[in-house]
Amino acid sequence: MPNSELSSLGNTSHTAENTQADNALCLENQVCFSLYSAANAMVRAYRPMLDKLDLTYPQYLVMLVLWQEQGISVKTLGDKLFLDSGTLTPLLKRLESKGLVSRGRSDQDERVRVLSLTSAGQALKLEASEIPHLMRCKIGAEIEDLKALKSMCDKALKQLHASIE
Amino acid sequence: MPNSELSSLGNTSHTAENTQADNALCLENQVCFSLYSAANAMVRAYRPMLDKLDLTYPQYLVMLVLWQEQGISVKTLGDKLFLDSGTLTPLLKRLESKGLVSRGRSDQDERVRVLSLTSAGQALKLEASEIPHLMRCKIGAEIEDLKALKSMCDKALKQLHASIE
DNA sequence: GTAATTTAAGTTGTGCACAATTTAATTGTG
DNA sequence: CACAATTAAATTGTGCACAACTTAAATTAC
Repeated sequence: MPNSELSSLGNTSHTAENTQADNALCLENQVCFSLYSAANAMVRAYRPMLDKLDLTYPQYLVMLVLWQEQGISVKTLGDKLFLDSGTLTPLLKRLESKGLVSRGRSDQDERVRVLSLTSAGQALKLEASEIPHLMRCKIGAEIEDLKALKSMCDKALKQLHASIE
Repeated sequence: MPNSELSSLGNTSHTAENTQADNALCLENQVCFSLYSAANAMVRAYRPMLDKLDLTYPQYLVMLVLWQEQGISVKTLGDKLFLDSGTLTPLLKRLESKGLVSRGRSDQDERVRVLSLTSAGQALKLEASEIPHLMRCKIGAEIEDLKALKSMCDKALKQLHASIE
């Protein structure tokens, strides 16, 4: 029998009929389901820490970018976070109404928003500084494992983006 | 300098002040962001295939479970998918209104829903059978890499669940 | 220089995820 | 038996993600 294994990771031996498709359609063999569940669990794990800052996880990601670099556009932010204006516009409005972010306009190009932090937004960085450490304790993995996980996620993401073309 | 590296994966050398926290709060070093982005991209990649079956990715997951085992409760389904009734009840109603799933009641316990497939729901399995193969092509990774990715996601998920206790 | 095209951001609508709460049925305890 | 506690599912409300579309400004082509 040629190894025409599908996207499942189960073994190819089978005793009943149609087991190949059964294997492929089996929840236990779904890489994507593991990815999806781990991502959900990760967001859940962040929640109690982020609640103290009154941030959601996607809002925290936006703050991470802005703590690093201000004056960027919604487009640039979206390119960094792989999110579109449909997601970011309302999110940024929420951050603005919390007094963390200001949404200016570019002088050169009236279409683009220029995103920057208020002093409160800037100050929040200090309160957030312990989160990465706390989170790493929650995941409780070796740094090498985390590096490997990150690099495989990045690789998968790159491939999936390429497959759209 | 002791290596008190935070959950970032960046190197520990720094030239400016406060670089340790900067490193930890840097988007490029966030394992969780990679996980989150990869999971989003994965769901996006499934969409064109699942559109043909008129299913969303979470609906597809429910169908995967029911193709494997019917007569289970919402609770059991939720335990398998790591989702709660707040997510599953409306999702199952949608699957019911599409004529794929029936939501009966247990005779022994009037509280529990007994989930089963209609003939249309059962038949959809055949149409879905090519999806795992197509998806693996999209991710385009070696099977060993996928196995590693899956096992690390499962490990992270387990840890994150444990850290709630 | 004006019309066609492109681009940035915003809007609308759908479907998750999940916290918090509610409802109703079952189980446990005195 | 009664009544407290537990459990299963549903409900409500918030905030993503994203597709599809709209609006308006900038760019390009002629």
